[in-house]
Amino acid sequence: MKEATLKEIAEKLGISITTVSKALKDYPDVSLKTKDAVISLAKKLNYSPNSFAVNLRTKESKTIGLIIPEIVHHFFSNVINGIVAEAEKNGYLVIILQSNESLELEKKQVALLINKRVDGIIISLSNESNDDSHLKEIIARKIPFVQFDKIAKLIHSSKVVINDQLAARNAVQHLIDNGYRKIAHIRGPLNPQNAIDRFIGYKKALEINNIPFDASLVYTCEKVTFQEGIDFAKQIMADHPDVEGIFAITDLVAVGVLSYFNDIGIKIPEQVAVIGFSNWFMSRVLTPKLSTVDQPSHEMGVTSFKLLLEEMNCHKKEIPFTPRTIELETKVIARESTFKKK
Amino acid sequence: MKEATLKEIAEKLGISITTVSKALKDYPDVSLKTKDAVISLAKKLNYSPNSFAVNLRTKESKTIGLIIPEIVHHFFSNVINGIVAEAEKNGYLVIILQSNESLELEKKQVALLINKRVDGIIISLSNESNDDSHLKEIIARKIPFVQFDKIAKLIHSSKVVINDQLAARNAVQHLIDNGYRKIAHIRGPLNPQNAIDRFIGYKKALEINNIPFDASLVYTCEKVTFQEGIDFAKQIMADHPDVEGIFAITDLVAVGVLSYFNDIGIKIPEQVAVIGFSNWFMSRVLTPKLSTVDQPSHEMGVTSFKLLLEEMNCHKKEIPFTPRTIELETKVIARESTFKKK
DNA sequence: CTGAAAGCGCTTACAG
DNA sequence: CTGAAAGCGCTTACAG
Repeated sequence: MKEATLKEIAEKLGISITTVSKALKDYPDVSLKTKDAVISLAKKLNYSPNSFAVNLRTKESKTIGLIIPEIVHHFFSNVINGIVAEAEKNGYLVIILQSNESLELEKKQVALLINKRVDGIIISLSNESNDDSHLKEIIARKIPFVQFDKIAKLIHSSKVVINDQLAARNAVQHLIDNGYRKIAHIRGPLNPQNAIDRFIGYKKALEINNIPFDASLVYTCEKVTFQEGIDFAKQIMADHPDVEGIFAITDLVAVGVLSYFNDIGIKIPEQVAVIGFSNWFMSRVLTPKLSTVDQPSHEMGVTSFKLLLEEMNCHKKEIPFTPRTIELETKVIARESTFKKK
Repeated sequence: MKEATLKEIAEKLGISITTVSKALKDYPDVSLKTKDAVISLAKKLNYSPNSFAVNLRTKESKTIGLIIPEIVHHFFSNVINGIVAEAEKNGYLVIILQSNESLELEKKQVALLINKRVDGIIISLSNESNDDSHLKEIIARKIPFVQFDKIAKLIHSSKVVINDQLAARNAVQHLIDNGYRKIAHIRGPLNPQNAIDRFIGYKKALEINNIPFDASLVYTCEKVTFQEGIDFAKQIMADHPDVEGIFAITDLVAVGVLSYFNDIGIKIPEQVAVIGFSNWFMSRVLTPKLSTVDQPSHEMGVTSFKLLLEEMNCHKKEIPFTPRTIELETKVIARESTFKKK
């Protein structure tokens, strides 16, 4: 089956391509009779406009690009879900790429999307990202651009984030409020802003409660994996047998801790309390149920797309757009792993 | 910054557009001197070919479409990962759409991708899908097409699947081998082929072991959720207090069962053994650790893309392509939730 | 109400 | 080795 074109319809009907095009787009200056004829023939031929030609003419593809560190990740798959859903509602499609936490790959993906001429780009940075040049390129090309979660602070784009400092402070405060004072922190890598902010939040909570900060209680993930949770749990118990609580950068790591403690028979929270971050689905079905910080991942996706859409609309109409930063709410979810100390 | 074009480069260099195009594509019939001049100016102007124009000329977009029931799903996010990774390796981008388990939405998404003129389509059907017309449309338009996991048997396309009957039979056999004989099955909805096949596998295992089939031990999920796992666990214990094992259609449901049993103090596997399906990450960190069937989700994605690529290449060269079905291996993962009965 | 024409930016068969 | 020309399929400003 060859694809029908405007030309074909025009020839069959003995009218011009212009009129066919107008009829299909319901322009007011086409007679009803012509419109009917065109529309019914188009339906019969199963006509659908060639999007390649439309893209070229209109200079937009109704497609956006999304770059995230990893798809298989409860947080990110929820964000994707929010973005895809909101995009669809507005007639946009989403191309998804992963950076695999590699700066080099992230740069390549950005270049790909620029070449593809997507209408806009949404990104959450890789853990390695400590260089802005590829992001500056997006800005320089005036491509609508939103960063979420793991952002480059200094790049002037719209951003959707949570208050990581405050959220982490609240998590640690929750441990303290429940009677745990000697608290270790398994932090994220050194680059990402959110790992830095959560670490600062941890320190602030200690400070507010007059607990001296002890650098030897801080452990730094390289890859932020389940296995690192296991390894650091072991390490922490070796270094600080009297530790009372652990605050992990994210649930996956906390689950590693919990899994190790369960396996070797360390009671949670009786011997050590554990709190994670992100409220992965998993955390509520573990034994013990894991306390964590709820992060509105789906909403983060929806909001990111909405901001991008605003900017894309301005871009199309050549109206200036001022990037905005939106901060979403988090809250501590108290579960068994941090029950009050007796 | 306005985007550079071939025309611009040609004018600046005082040569023709044709020559510029050829130089950039490294045609052999362009002088080295010209090539150098073109390439260096292109670099200077930050030239990247307008993909909209290229698409229109070459009639391909190096983009494929993927439709799945749900993104936030350990199995599907792993498949996505496999597809995106393999696509990238071959210079293809992936547009992802969800059907949200709705046939109507699935049809809409197929129409979207056809309009978009993607080079190929990969799909896993929604639970509601009991109508083929949209899939036939893909075939009729000769768009390269691969189905995976939840497939329409009668549609003549390439397919990537597991042997659901055998895998389910093995799961139930594992329960029986470990001493559990009164086994309930929480099955999937009535439409999906894989739910049907797993149910058949369950029955076959019983038959082989001379255990009479009892329809009242079969419970049918509508949505295949965590909550249904909880609800059916409760129901099963009410209907059959002497049940010895439960085989759930997928880990998410099995986790619901496990969560309910943990909460009300039913011991697994001492009182009831539980086995799931899919080997979600979660299953290995629960208490007790959940036995399940490993399904090679990432590989399923990679294989699906490879098959699609083969078909796209034939399509481009107008060579006929014969759809193939590839069956991937599964294996039972024995963990605590099905330890040998004492 | 209808249509001729230009143009989006590229690729490629063909001529010289 | 270089380039004029056609054409991919559409949209739209303009003329009548």
